[in-house]
Amino acid sequence: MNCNVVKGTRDFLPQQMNKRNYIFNVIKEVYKLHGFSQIETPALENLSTLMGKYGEEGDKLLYKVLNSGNFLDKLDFESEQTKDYKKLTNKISEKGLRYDLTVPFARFVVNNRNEITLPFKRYQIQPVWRADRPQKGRYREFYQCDADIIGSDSLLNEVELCEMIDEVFTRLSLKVEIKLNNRKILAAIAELIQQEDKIIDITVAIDKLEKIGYDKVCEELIQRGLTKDNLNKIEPILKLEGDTKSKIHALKIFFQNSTIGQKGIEELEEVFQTIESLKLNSKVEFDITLARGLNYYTGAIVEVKCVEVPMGSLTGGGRYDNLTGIFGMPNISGVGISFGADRIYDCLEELKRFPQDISNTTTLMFANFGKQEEKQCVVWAKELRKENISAEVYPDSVKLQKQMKYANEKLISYVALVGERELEEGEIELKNMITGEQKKLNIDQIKEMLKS
RNA sequence: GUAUGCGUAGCUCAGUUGGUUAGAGUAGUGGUUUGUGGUUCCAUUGGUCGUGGGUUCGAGUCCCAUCGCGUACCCCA
Repeated sequence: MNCNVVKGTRDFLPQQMNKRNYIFNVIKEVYKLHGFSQIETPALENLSTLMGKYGEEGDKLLYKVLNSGNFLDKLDFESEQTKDYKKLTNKISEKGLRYDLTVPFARFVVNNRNEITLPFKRYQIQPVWRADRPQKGRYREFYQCDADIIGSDSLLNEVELCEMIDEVFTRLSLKVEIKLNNRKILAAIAELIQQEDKIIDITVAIDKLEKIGYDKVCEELIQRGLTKDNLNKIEPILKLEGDTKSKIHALKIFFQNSTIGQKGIEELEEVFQTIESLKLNSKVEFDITLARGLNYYTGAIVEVKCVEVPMGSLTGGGRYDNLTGIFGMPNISGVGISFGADRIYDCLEELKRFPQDISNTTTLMFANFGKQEEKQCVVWAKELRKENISAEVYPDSVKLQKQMKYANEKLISYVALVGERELEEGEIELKNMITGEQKKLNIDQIKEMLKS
């Protein structure tokens, strides 16, 4: 019997759950502080909702769920449709596991348009699934923690999201760098060389600028169908140096004849100006090479890198102008971010930066000395719980050594020893498991002591 | 989809140019201690060496296949 978990998925032990919940709670607190409300959506969505939103590569990575019942019934095995696996897939699978939380959210907004008021600020913390090859910081099932504002064009939203990113990583004591760009600037680049249809190829290639260098990026761009002439035209953009202000200034001149380029730069400039007044802890900078693969972004794009650990991006996001349009609700713009909780976990773990006091366990355990004693312990345990003190009674009357070991492993703070003697006196021998001290107390004294 | 590394006890791993009955630490169990853990000492359970085939007098070790896992690409949180 094979009892492994599926590749790229994990079991979470109690101690790991404590750490994970610590991350989720920090994120939740910040979201709530900014007035976002929580929603959830189903793990399963119709494939028609998911397909075509993430690019060609994304479609491949969707987990598809086989139709129930005898899905062969309606198939015509002579037709071409059953010989091409992609076409066959469409015939036998109509549902899939969600790939992210943004697309289901857009569907949610359209579906529940009468229940919500725009602008709508929601947060959502749920797992998503991708049929990827797992590796460091990459899983097939992982949690995204999304916050989105839909139904507002204001760039204040972009600013607020950056502020939230900064707040979350400050609270987690992780040093990060926030990188901003704008899809409109990338579109202007494509426009400049009249290769508008190659915008994805261009962005994907220049995304690697830092990683593989200018020459290799050029090689890749040529492979993707650009000409030498094209490359000469965009070279000055890719080789832009200096701080954010000077880069923006240079681009302003460069794109003076491009409407979309001007728009992108204006947006970027406004966001940066407002962010500056907030005095964030994290470095926020303009990065022209930041592309982000997801197809639906149209305006600002943002990505967060940990400066202390080599790891893929910890957070990503951007503005999408027409995601709800696909579901029949046009002209509504949204902007959002998503924290990758699992990658943040890996970073904190590698840096040993989880706080010490996040274990969440029983406060007091009654050791079990036998039938007579356990009856009294059960009653006392209930009294403690009434005071909101977590308590448990060890279920078996086994060697005390084993019981103590259990309490120790579980990091239980107090063990109550109630044997024949204590039962007669109506008192409890209370052992502090950290200091090792022992005291005789009655139940009311214990309540008082542990209440705070 | 491409490349590459690794599968030996529940877990972490040793195992020599192929050589007798495959080891250690840790966890588990029992005792030392019939009322005291983290931290004593002793004993003890546990493995078809991922699976199948081949080479050989002989394979955990070499070869082939297959399955599983990891890492780096592509792409992405």
